[in-house]
Formats: sequence, structure tokens, C-alpha cells
Amino acid sequence: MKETIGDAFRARGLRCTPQRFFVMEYLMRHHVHATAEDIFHAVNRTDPRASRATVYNALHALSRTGLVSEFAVNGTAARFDANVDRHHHFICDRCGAVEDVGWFDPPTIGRRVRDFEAIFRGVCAGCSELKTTRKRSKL
Amino acid sequence: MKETIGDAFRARGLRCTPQRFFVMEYLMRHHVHATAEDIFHAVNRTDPRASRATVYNALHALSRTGLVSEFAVNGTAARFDANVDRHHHFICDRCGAVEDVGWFDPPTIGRRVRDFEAIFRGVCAGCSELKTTRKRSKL
DNA sequence: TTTTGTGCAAAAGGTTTGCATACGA
DNA sequence: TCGTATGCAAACCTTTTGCACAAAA
Repeated sequence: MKETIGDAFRARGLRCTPQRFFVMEYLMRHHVHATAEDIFHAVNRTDPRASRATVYNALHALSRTGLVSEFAVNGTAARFDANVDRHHHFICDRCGAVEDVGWFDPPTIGRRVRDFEAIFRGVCAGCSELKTTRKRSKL
Repeated sequence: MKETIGDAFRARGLRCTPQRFFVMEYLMRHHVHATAEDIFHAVNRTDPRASRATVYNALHALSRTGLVSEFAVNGTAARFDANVDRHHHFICDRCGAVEDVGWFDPPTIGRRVRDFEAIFRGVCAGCSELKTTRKRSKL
């Protein structure tokens, strides 16, 4: 049977707190590369006492133990994703949405490479349909 | 004969101010992917009245008109570079230094791509020589 | 009971903004 | 002169930190 979130936490020595659980569940349910702020607001809807610091703590714990992936571009807020398979990213010029792109290996560059990351930019399918530009709606 | 910085500015409709000139010259002389803060300190050594805002203004003007390239990683300060030929980046895990890597075209991913950027990570030559880790010295 | 995590508030780091003044063309 | 840049200070946004308290295991 499937591994539960609780199991995953235990397997990595992470305590299963409600806040942490919520963050993980949120990321598994919303594959939209949420920012810490997005998640903070979502958590707050359920538990108004939850704090930003806790969201950041949770995200770091999850990221450190390989349950979520983190990535950031150009001085914008970091984004988190429950997809931990190797992949690259496509960022929409218009709405800023981030989409996953299949993994490909880097070319050799004559030195040892520990990690590789590729970012594509262009206009996403949604935005190229509509002629008008509009901001991505908040989660 | 060679195009001067002043010519380059004029050709793009940028006024040639001492601050702007200094920033451009600095980037042409130091191929170290300087941060705004690095440049601010350098400017300040020459002209103690220069302000951060002006450095940012200058960098944006230069970047907008294609005289310098800008790139940022993972919540660290943006870095600027007078090398505007297409290239990718290698970032040292230990000292954080950024080195240029030759350009290669992206694989096709089934949609129109306007821009592509690749980031390699690993330990740079300098750091793998020394056994000990040490911070990159400030400029 | 013993860690580890949480909440709060304050601070830090990087960047942007508003506005009056200065200056290049 | 005219319009663009500059300098300053304050604001902004994201993230981190310190510390007392709470709650998992």
C-alpha cells in the first residue's frame, strides 16, 4: 500500500506536526510551484495562528530531506514543488507561471558537475491563447 | 578604431554620466560577476557621494540596452557582467564564484522558447586544489 | 521527559520608490 | 533650456533569527 505523508516524515526523522503536514499536503495537491507566501496564506485559512517562520521551517525541513524541491529565479520569491523527480523549468514571460520540463542531461563542459539546472522562457499555452496579457490569478 | 564607452552610451541614447561611466568601466575591467553592492563600494571609493540607487539605475540602464548582462541565483544578490555574448554559468559550491561556460543550444521541448539559461554547479578549480574550504575574498 | 517545532516580533539583506536637486546635451 | 540622472531616505519584500512556550515521541 501507499506510503502516507506521516510515514514519509517518520522515515526521515521528521516529527509529524499539523503545520508540516499541511504544507506537504498542500504541495502535493497544488502542482503550481507555490511560493512560501502562497502556502502561508493557505495554512492561515485553516489555522490563523500559524506563522511565516513555521512555514519556512517546514519548507526547509521538507526540502532538506528531499520531499520537496525548491527553486528560485531572478530575485523573485522561492518556489516549492512536491515533484522531486529531476526536471527543468519553463517560465512564462507574461504570467510568470512555472511549468516543469522533462529532464535532459547536460553536455560535458570539461569539469566535474554536481548539479545542472536549465530554465526556458517564453509564453505559456494559456497566455498565447488570450491576446491580452493578464496576471496569473493568486492561488 | 574601437568604440568607446561614451560612443556605446550615445548609440543607445544613454547620457554619459560619471557614475554610469564608472559602472560600465568597472564591469569591463573586472570579469568577476560583481554584485550591485561590490560595484557600489568600488564607486564609493572614487566618489563617496554616489548612492546605491544610482548604481542600480545605471545597472538597469546598461542591462536594458544590452551593454551588460544580469543574472541571479537562489535568493542571492543579482550579478552583472560585461560579457553579453550568449553563455551559461558555472557556480562553485564552496566559494560561490560564478564562471562563464560556453553557449550551447537548448534541446527542443515542443514549444516556442524565447530564452534559455543553464546553470552548472560543482567545485571550481581553485577550491578543489586547496583541501580546505575558504570564502571567496571580497573584491 | 526530552527533544524538536512553533509563534512572535524584530532584524537583515537586496532592491525599489518618491521627490527635490543637479547636470549633460 | 529641457529632460534625464542623481542623492537621499524611507519603504518594500522575502527570508532569517532569537527566545519563550508548546507539543511530539
